[in-house]
Amino acid sequence: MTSPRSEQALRAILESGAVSAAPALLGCVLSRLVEGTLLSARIVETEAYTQDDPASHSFGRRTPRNEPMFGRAGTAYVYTSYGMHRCLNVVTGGEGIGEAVLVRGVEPIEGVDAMIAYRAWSGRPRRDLCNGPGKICQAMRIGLEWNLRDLLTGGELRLEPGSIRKGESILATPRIGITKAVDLPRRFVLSSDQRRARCDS
DNA sequence: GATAGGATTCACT
DNA sequence: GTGAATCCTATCA
Repeated sequence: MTSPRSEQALRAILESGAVSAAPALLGCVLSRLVEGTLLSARIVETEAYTQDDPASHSFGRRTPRNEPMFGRAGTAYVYTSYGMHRCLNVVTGGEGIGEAVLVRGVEPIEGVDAMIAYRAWSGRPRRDLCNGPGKICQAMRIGLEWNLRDLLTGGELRLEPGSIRKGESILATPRIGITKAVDLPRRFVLSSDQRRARCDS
């Protein structure tokens, strides 16, 4: 598994499909410019959702809600979960194919203080700041207005190429928080000696 | 038009 | 470990 080193390479990997793109996105950087403050974070946890997956929003028919998943690879799909949380997905596969990669966990790089403020968060270990899809959107101020935007062509929210470091490895585990197809190993976490990712099945 | 359920998070015990 | 908060979407009558 090689990590993308350019925007073109990143787009190509996303177009190759969710299952191969999800592990490749580990180590890539999500950057967000909000009110002049740069927030950036390294992706350390993803989940792949494909059209033939009962747990995916795109399973079955194409609806107004899951329409973004059928768009161009690199498009953002933001949806509301449990009425109050927002979750960010990166659309993968070709146009007309309902696939996406859910960004479940990131490691803050820049703008940590701002993220803490946006999360209205205090105390607790720092690793808890962005270790959930809802937390990422809250910390980086990503709302439904980002739905359908292209994440690779710049702007105030973008996905940038990155790589995994020496000593880091990719773990594939079953997904969490879902009720269908729970046994498919489509959750990918970046593991290192320094960071022990939680691998609750 | 009504209703059930969900790719979550957090406070509380 | 358990349960509440909260609202959008799909589905059905």
